[in-house]
Amino acid sequence: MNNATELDVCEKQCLHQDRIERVRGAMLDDRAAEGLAEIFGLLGDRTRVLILHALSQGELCVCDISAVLGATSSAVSHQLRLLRTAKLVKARKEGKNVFYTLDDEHVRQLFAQGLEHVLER
Amino acid sequence: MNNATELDVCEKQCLHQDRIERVRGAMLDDRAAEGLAEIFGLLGDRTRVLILHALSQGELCVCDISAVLGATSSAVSHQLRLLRTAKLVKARKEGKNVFYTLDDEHVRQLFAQGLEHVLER
DNA sequence: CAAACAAGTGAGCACATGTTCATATGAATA
DNA sequence: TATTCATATGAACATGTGCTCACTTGTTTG
Repeated sequence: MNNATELDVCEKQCLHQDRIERVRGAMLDDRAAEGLAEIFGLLGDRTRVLILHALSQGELCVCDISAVLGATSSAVSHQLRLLRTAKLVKARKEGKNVFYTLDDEHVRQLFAQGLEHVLER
Repeated sequence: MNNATELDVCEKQCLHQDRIERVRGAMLDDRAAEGLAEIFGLLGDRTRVLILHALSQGELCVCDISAVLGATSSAVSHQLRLLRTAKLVKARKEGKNVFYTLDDEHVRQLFAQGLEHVLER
């Protein structure tokens, strides 16, 4: 009766009870799973990919980004809010402009690794 | 008239023309952007995160996975199809069972790196 | 101060996505 | 062969998501 091993252990006789127990014990806790899904989900959109890639080359303001992508600044702003909230980018205000940069080296690395994966097939 | 630098270069006088040109030149091509978004999007779902993490600990059949997650095997099967199509997992048939494993070391690395990112805040 | 402008935001809409349910397929077994 | 079971799949439905449009905010500049 230790580790939630008998709650909904399905009625099916699908074998591998040992594996199930083992994997269950090492299962990702829900916070981590949600967190991972959130980060990856944020990276999982064409527009945001392009924004992040653009920012990986240096600081840009909203207007620049929308010009580069050929998107409306409203759309870009909406996306930037998501990225900002998730701390993937950070903002610096200067007069009328707000300049964005990648928030953290992790993002850059994740991005680079994903790119490597994509290019390799 | 080289690199799509004057098509829709917005009428706004938002400055930074130099940066825009530079970033545009180095912009991710559409295939890469789509590919990246697809991979990351696939990782961007709680259920699939849990599936992949379970598989990172070894081979499991659909039934095992659904037992571990507490999800229906139908739901799991649907997700596995997506992961299989994107070559993130691969399947091995043995009798009535189909055993799944991570397809490639990249996935494991991406996953690990994402996890690191999440745990570090 | 008023006009111009960059950026942010809420509502609404079209479309994507994850789940369930019913059913199909295909292999093992009685 | 008929049944049982693991897996797969299509349709339907509910929810999530990204965009546009209209508008607001806040800053610069005429």
